[in-house]
Amino acid sequence: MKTLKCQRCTHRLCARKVPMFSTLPEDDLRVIVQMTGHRAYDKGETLIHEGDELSTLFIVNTGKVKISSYTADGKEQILHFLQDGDFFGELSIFTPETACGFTATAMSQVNICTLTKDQMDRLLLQHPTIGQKLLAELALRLQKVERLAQILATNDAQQRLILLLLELAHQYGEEKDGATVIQLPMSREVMGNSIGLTRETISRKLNGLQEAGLIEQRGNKTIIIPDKDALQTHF
Amino acid sequence: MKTLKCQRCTHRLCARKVPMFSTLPEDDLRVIVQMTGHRAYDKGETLIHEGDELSTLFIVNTGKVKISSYTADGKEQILHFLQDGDFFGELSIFTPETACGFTATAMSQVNICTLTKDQMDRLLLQHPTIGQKLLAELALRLQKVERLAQILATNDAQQRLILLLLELAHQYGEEKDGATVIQLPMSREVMGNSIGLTRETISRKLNGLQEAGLIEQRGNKTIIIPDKDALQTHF
DNA sequence: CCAAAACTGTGATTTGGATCATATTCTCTT
DNA sequence: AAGAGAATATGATCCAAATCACAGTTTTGG
Repeated sequence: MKTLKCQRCTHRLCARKVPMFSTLPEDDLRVIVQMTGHRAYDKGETLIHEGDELSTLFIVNTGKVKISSYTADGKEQILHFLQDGDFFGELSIFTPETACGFTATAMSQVNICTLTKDQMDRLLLQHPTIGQKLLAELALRLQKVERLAQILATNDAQQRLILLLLELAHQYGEEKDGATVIQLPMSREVMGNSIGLTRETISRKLNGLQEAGLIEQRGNKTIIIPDKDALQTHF
Repeated sequence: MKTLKCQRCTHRLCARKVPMFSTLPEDDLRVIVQMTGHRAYDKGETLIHEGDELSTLFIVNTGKVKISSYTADGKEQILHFLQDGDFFGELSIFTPETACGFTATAMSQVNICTLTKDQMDRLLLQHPTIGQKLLAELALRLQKVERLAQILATNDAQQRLILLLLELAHQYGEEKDGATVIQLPMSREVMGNSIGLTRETISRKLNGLQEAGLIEQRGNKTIIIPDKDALQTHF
């Protein structure tokens, strides 16, 4: 890890990109920006290891970060993909110190702002509305992981894949003439790791869905869903 | 659902049992108690159905509540067990109204306190420390579900079961002469539904662990773990 | 206290996805 | 544009857990 100054942000703008800070007045932003620390990582670097002690909130300023954990048999389970404005490490600053339960990896050049527990406590008392935003965000993320748990509990590969496709459509999809075009930001293997399947199974099942006319694969990185409802109901 | 007055609580004590309110002074508690609504449910009743609209926080005053969702193939996936002082429905009051993503079922006689979004917002602005407690609780729950997702991603029944046993030991276990005695509050089937296995597999794998000397079953509702570490490392 | 209902154990069979082994296609570099 | 390395497709085989069937056991309520 290099401990550089946050490069892209001039220390005037970076906090504004973070949703939970975005609606605060200029003055508050300045206070926060002065509190935060800044770090930069290269693609592939590990920001934090499962098991490490942690008492800092990491806020992604630029770049992509992968949050994952490793199952007992060594397989990677991807929990989240985070981008500009997302954050992680919240457990460590809201509760007494605990070991970190996940690994965070930079998927690209990443700039990070950091906030310690003390700083955050001060912030919350001074600005209760920040707390509300944080609560909303955590509640949303909880819902997302609960949905993931539901997907993983489904012991049917095709259904898991359909649910993943619908989620990807929601996140990365673009509507074009009624169809949804997904530009995949990940490989088959990463898709598999997101829903507990192997890359081979992803391949096969995608072909199955294509033969059934429910999706169309254009090259390796584009998937077209002609009719989301058809896909959804096709369980 | 019967809409009774909360029976066990005299409207002086009930809010004190809720961790996020527990440290507030008497006066504040009285304010909160006047805000909250109260409901009672019988064992087996459904408090809320997956898909229903919801805009209320439910706080469990007495009794046990099961939070689960149903996979596309109709299997139940248990997400949480909640008891006195726990809460659910937080998404609905921290974010714009969304459909409820889970089903809540009373596992016993249950008394519930309710709080609407407006009431909660007022509360948060008046008592920022409540926000901190809520954040801690949500962060903790998020961590728990992330661990569940990790368990479900492990495609090995025995490992899943071991992780469940360790969790149950942590939650319900009692230490006795170095061993951990777990009084199971659930059936084999419910155990299965918690970790995506069938009751038959739970039976067989428990017997397997017993033969390996890692656990001892005493009747159907007691499991003894002589050596937690041995169990933990026995992957 | 007894019968009914719910829960649990266990064998036989089936099966879906993992795994292994190549072949093929894509993508990036220079 | 060509060649190397990465990513993907696909067939063959294997295996762990689901499913099915039924017997035995425990719990519950009247």
